[in-house]
Amino acid sequence: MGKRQKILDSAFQVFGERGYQGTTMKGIAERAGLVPGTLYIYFPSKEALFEAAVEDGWDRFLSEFSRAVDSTVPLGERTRAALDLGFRSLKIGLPLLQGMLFETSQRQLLQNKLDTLCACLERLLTAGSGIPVQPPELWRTMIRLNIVGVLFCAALAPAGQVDREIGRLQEAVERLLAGRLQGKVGP
Amino acid sequence: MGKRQKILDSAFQVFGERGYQGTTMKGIAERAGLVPGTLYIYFPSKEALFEAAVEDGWDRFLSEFSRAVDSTVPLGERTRAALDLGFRSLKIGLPLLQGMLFETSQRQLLQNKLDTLCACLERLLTAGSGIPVQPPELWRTMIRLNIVGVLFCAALAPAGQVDREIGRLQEAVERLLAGRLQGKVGP
Amino acid sequence: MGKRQKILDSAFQVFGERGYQGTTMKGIAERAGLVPGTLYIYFPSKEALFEAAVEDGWDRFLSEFSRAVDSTVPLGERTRAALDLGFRSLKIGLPLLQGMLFETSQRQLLQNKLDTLCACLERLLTAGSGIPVQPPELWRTMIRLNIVGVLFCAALAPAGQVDREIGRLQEAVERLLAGRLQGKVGP
Amino acid sequence: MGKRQKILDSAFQVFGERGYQGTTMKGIAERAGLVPGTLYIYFPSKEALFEAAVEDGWDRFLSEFSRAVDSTVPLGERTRAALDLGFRSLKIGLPLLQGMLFETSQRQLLQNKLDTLCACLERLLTAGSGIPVQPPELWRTMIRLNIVGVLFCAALAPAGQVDREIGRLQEAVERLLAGRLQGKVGP
DNA sequence: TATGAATGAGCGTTCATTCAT
DNA sequence: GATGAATGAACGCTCATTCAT
Repeated sequence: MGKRQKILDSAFQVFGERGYQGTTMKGIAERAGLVPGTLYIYFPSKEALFEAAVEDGWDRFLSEFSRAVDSTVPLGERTRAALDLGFRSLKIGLPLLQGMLFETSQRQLLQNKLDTLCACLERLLTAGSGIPVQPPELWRTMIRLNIVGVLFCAALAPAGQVDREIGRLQEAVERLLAGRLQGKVGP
Repeated sequence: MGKRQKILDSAFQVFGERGYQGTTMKGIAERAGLVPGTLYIYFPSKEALFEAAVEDGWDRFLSEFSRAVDSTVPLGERTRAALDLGFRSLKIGLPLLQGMLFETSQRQLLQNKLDTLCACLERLLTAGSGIPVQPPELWRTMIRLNIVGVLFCAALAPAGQVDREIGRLQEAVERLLAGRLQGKVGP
Repeated sequence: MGKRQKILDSAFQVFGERGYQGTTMKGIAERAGLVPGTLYIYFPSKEALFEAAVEDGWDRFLSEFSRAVDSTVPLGERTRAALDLGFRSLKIGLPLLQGMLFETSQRQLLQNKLDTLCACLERLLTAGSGIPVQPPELWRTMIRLNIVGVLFCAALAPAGQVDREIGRLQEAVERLLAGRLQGKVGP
Repeated sequence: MGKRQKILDSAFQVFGERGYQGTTMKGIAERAGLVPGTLYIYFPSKEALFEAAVEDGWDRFLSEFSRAVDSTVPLGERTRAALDLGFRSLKIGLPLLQGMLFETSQRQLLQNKLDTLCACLERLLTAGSGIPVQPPELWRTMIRLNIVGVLFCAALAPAGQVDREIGRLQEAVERLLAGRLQGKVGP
């Protein structure tokens, strides 16, 4: 594996475990089997390394996700595919997500990525049936509430129970959508 | 006001504004009109001060909240009162909440408080009508998802729009409950 | 002695011995019997410490020197007094002068101090006899040439021969002035 | 051009622009279109490269200058030619001169070169008329004072005014010599 | 010969913590 | 109890130097 990617992977993990401020360049370097100075051959600063790690994981997901959302397969299938993709990616990307979610100083970066994800899901959930809750502002808030809820519930889950928690979250979301997509709200 | 409490209040504010790692003992001391050394008379370490500040704010809320939840007034009223209290407290306590939510190293502390809050809400929402979603585990997940979603949506809102965002979140939650509770809550 | 002054003195010496870039905060701290962190209690940065050391020595001299130049005693005596003061101060202040003269990054600071000194000497040498060399611009250049020559000759002298070199420089200058001022100065 | 010479030229420029401590091997290598490692094939260390660059420029000048000084043309002409050469070289060599003059750690090297230059000028100015100021030691000091004054005045001049300042310095020196040499030099 | 990646020592600076007063 | 001065470890980062290729 290229050394640059190895550094990104280490950064991905360590930022996830300790947050941005709690992470030291030494910590990342050690995880990658290097000395701190070497990181600066590939990235000009800690900030840049963090952002590269975030882009690396998050943008890969977002582009894949929006492809799934905007595909031409029937709505039901498309929804299921997008959800599957989302929760599968959540399992994989959880470490960095944690590093990113719990970091005041990087909140803007999170906001941007979150906004993109919300917009994707809005397109998906509004397709076909229009906006099911009025006013649209409230509908957007509901979507965001659930996305944020899912992400942070997963990120907060204790180490050993992450997969089970994500499973439960996925089921909860599917039940909710099952109601919504048949025109109903609630059970 | 006692000096200990004054320190706690400063810590509450400053941790909220800058996060745990971004906060310095000097910063807290200055806000309290003291010098850093003095903080160590009342708290043995930064960590301990943070935890004390969190307990101080969060426990005050939780005890009030559980009183509201476990009171003897009729269910509908009780629900409305609890929600009002919850969202009102959210507005007030947001600063520290932010300092606490976005801090990897303090995740366990957050978990504990969150569990207590979830348990309270479970008691409230299950009262009278039993568990409306099976299995109960899934029901708990749904509650947690919404609580976590509300807290982090509020915490992520840009500075100027916090109140409006909390308002929207409250309305979203009330609509959801209105469906669940057959019109007993919300307008 | 106040610790601030002790730090200034150490800085004065070490900057003189090694130049600005060659000097480390650790080096200054060690000379003062402290650890580097302590320097930051008294000075916010290396740059600030350097400037403070320069001001401390140079400004003290300049104010004393201009007092001598602008006093009301007869011209001959005044000139002799000013020269004596100048060369005496040169002996004392040589270390810092060296640190300051040989430092590209601090050239502006040097320019400013030098300009003030040149202006003083111009006032002195022009008093009474008017400008002896035309055009005045050329006269100024000559003054500056000699000042700069004296300072850097002294600063370049090998450690053990500084005093003798300064003595020779003083005599050279006095002879020069003796010619210019028609025998009123010098032996 | 040989690679060694290319490196020397780059070093000459960069040391001049940024001083010894402010110059990085990377900076020199880039200017020469190389990578830092390559420099170590030709020079064992930064220090050695600096010294080689100084020798290269300074010695070239000194040998040319002593040729002019020791030539067999009449004294007046010889003096004029030497001065012209000196001030012309000053314009060209100023960059490195600055890098060298303002560097505490390289003071010894400067001393050596300066001594050679002083000796040359002594030969020139003493030729024909003998030593005009007694004792000879004082005469030497005067020469040195003026050389050092000229070099550092030029080196200290603000970027845009270097040429004008050198012109003024040359005129000042010529006037001085005109006096000493009874009108044989200068306009 | 030339390279580019890697190193390690050291930089200026910060800050939680200690302690004599 | 309260202070302010002091500390020492650690931070992000730089760079002269080395070395396998």
